[in-house]
Amino acid sequence: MPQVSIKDIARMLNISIATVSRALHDRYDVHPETRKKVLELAEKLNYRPSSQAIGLVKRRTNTIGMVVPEIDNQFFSEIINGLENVAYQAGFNVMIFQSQNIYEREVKIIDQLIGARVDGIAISIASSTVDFKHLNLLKEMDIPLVMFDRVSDEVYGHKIINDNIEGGYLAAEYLIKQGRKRIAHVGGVENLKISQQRLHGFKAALRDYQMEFKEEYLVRTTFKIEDSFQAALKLLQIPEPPDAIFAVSDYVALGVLKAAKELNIKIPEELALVGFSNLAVAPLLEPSLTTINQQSYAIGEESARILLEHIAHPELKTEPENKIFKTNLVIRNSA
Amino acid sequence: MPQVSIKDIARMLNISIATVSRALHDRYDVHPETRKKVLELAEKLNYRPSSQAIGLVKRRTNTIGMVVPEIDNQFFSEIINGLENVAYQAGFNVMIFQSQNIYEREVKIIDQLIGARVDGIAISIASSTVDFKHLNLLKEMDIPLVMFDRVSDEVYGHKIINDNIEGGYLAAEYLIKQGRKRIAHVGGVENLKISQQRLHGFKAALRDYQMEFKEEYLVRTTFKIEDSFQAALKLLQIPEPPDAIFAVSDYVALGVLKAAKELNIKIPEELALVGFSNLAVAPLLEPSLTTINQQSYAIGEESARILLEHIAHPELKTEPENKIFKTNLVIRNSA
DNA sequence: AAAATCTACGGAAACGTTTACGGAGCACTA
DNA sequence: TAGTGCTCCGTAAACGTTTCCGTAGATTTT
Repeated sequence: MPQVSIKDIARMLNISIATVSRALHDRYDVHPETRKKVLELAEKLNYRPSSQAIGLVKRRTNTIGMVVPEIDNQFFSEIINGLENVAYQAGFNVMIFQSQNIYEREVKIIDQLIGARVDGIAISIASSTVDFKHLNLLKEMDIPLVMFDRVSDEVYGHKIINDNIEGGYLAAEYLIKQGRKRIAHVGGVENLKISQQRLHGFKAALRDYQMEFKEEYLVRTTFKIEDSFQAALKLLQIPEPPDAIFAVSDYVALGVLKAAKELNIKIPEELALVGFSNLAVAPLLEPSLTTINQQSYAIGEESARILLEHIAHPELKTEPENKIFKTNLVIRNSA
Repeated sequence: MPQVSIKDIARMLNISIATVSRALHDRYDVHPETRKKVLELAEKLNYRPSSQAIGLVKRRTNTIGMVVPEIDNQFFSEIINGLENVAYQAGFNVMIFQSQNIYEREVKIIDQLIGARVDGIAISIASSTVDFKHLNLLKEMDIPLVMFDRVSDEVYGHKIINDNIEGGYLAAEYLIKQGRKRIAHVGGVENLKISQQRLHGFKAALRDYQMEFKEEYLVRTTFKIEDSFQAALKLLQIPEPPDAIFAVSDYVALGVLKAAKELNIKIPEELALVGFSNLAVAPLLEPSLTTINQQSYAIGEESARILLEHIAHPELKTEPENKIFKTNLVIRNSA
């Protein structure tokens, strides 16, 4: 007997659906005997309430929608875990979607989340997104929005990020203090704020230490290992190759590492390398990767907390919140 | 104006909701003029149909529920990608949940998926699950179920797995042919079928090559790096330590690698190491990891295909399907 | 004995859709 | 002129819940 409803139970017991509903919710207004019969039958028939129907009448789904560029990226999956944990504890479900960094997908996902009537949305924006109508729409619809890591100033909503400027600064400063002279940066997609900020911190450190920033020491790549490998391959073969590289992320650093091996360049002797993220594999690489640590799990938790608070209290329409998490340098053997 | 409904549009245009619905669906029975007005107003008010309401009346959600033990595991995230891709192409959404290998969570998730009225469920069972009532319930409810990778014989449903026995055999055989004499296995959680099968293949190879299987060369661990590290640490310090290890997964191999480094054991000279999975970082490790390759993306695709087919044709209640994907050995420097 | 209170339940509206059915208005045919 | 056939639209039921309100009958209070 597939998919039993409250009506079926009412009919079988010769009572009204109202009574069944009350019995299932342990309300006062129902005789113990009746309640018992209802509960037993519900159990026996494997009754499961329809969240669709409940959502319709309650105008609440207790669900938050989450969209990340990609899931097979440890940074994002840790954020997901952080967010899920506090959401679950508050009795909320989390629906996870991947934009694959494709703008059109992101728009479609947002539409679906609105259609699903989620109570709030957490998003890390796709790298190809340059139009933000779909996100600003959420404000008009009174759907709380928090952006994490990949945020945009053009969107109205809460923002939780790492201190990318600080991270870029720390990385460059460390390389400078190690006595490196030709410091390069393998940067990320240009329109992403995290790329801009990490580069910004990088440049700031150079300036503070009276070092010149050279355009030929800046290359761009996606966050994929293979693309980074290709980019690094080129960078390491210019006439005067760098003796240090700050990679915009650990995945990019992995590509650089691969390129260095391919070209038989010794790390850290001939090339110092600093990444960004502190992936779980970072200490296991050879050489182990010096990198900027970012608090991914905490970002997820904080995103959830802010979202839940604004879901619970829609009345307090204060200004969007901004939270910046500190980064720190983890020194290992690659630099 | 938050959350506009079809009723609002009807009222504002002084027409019935039926007409609005037809207009939005491009049905024949509506005047072009009217349709135009409806579409324009819907656009202007950012109307998004409620998937809850639609699901209620259509008794279909076009959604498939997916539950994995954990998301921050490249193997599973690749399966997710494979499944999502074919699902999306068929116009289906995917809801992703993590059991965190906790039985109680798994049960709760299944209940929620039933409540959400998903059209089908794909699951990789939690390692702590030994009671399968919650999964067998799905058959009674006519909800198609496919299990991937971590399957159980006690559950009625389709099964998509890697040829774990073959994989275990290939790994052991290779180590034997390399002339290793004291071959150990760092195995996975005992009640998981993948653990059993990989061990089974491992033992079969030993038998075929007239080598004895020694109990002291078998240790168990979870699939977490840290636990594996501890287990390997012990294993490598017994009186007559192994000269080769077959790790039940690459994550476990990472732990072994860490332990070997800690104990200053040279790989592959003093210890040969073979993993299982072929993670993206495997070739980047030092030494690069010899491992068994498994077709994670294809498993995801196939799971989706089978699920979609049985959702589309509930009438063909044939026997559950079983699909086994071939594995192969990828030789690198760790063995 | 009448009035007031309690207990346990049912009726019905509402949430946002889809869709089967019927019907008004009009033009055309015989 | 009456009948036929379109075109376009509205009515209403249904999906599975929750919840407000009303009420019959039993029990207690005056």
